[in-house]
Amino acid sequence: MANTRDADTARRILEAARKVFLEKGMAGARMQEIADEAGINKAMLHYYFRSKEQLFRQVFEEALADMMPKVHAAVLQPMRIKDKLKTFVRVYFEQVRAHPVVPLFVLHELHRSGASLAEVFVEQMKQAVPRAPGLFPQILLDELRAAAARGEPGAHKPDHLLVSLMAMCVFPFVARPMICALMGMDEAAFERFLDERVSQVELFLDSVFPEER
Amino acid sequence: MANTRDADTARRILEAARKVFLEKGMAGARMQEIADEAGINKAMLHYYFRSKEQLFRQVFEEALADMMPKVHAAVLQPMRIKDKLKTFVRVYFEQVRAHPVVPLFVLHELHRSGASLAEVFVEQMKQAVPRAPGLFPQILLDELRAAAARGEPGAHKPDHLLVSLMAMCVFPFVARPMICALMGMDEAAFERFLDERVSQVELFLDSVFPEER
DNA sequence: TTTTGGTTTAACCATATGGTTAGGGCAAAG
DNA sequence: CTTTGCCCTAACCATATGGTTAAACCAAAA
Repeated sequence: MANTRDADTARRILEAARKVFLEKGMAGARMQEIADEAGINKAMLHYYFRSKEQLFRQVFEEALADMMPKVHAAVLQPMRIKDKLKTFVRVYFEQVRAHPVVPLFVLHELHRSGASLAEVFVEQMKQAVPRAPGLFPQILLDELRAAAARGEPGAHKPDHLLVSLMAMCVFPFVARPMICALMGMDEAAFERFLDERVSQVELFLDSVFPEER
Repeated sequence: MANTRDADTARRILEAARKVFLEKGMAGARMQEIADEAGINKAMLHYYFRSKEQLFRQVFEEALADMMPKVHAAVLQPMRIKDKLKTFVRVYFEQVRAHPVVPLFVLHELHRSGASLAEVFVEQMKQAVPRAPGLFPQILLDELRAAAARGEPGAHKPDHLLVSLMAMCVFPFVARPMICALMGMDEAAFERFLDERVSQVELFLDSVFPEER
């Protein structure tokens, strides 16, 4: 049976496509390069995935599917909102660190494709954890609003707080070359910077949610 | 003299190129589209700017030159570090808001071009304010380190603090489609979100630099 | 052994794309 | 009025690119 060969080749293609698409984006990627990377003929790409667009979609979806489930699962665990946010930061950051080029890729493609990919994006988020009550931001926002009603995060508005947290986690990866250039970090220094990052973001959360006495 | 026509055409081209490059990136931009946008023949692009690469460079440099000088100037004014950071946030945010697609563009191209554009980037930063003592991050970092010696921003490390501030300012623009999709904002809601943003970031600074009594 | 049907390839195709060129146009200098 | 020199265009070129096709390959079924 050729089923294994079949599946294996498809996987090899996806692996190669992922590598190339993530690095160069849809517009910058070349089908030939993907084929070379996969060690096969260019025609195979079209045999398994009809078009560049379809192959790209698959890569885009898988990139999200690789990162989001753990994050989504993390925010479902029962905790105080402060601890939940810390967990979110830790899990989210580590997920991004494990796939450091995904965010810039996703953001760039989302920007380029106005809305059409956004649907795919949201759909992928929904499937991250099959029967969750909503997207992870909604879950966090709801709990934050409940906390806000108790006056918990001071004057910090829930949506801004959430965006700030995501920003603090993701930005270092999205802006890595800029940060290194601007702040004079080499690769090693940047890795050390990343090592400290989570605890520094948690510090922010500590100041936003001061320990009640 | 045709000098005015000359300069005018060059400007028209740059305007068009900026529009197209910022929207689609180097790889996604088409010379033909730029020519159409400028309402001229494709050959003119090569007459004024030798190649796509050169035209792109020019656009890239100008995009930075439009945004950074005011930011750089802002951090040179004598102030307490806390107020200086607030000023930085205000000016930086407003500059980015005035050119909302520049950051994602710059970050994507910086990522794509590994180091070669990074040099252009740093060079452009240096020229932002002719005889400043250093890049704006260095200035802020130095002052933050001095403040840290006085124990001022608590356990917050200067580099993380600075990255967090930049992240909080820039991320909303870089991640706009994602944020809107994830948090269910339409354009109007997002604009309102942006209106509140600076004050919310300042709140963060207030908690990091508690008012000394 | 032959047949069969999915897998893979080399060659090919149409078009898009960055770039070039020869010449026309036109304002200013002579 | 003619010449000069830059501005501009239409047409063209070579190559890259996404995609297709006909045939070869090859394991498993008959």
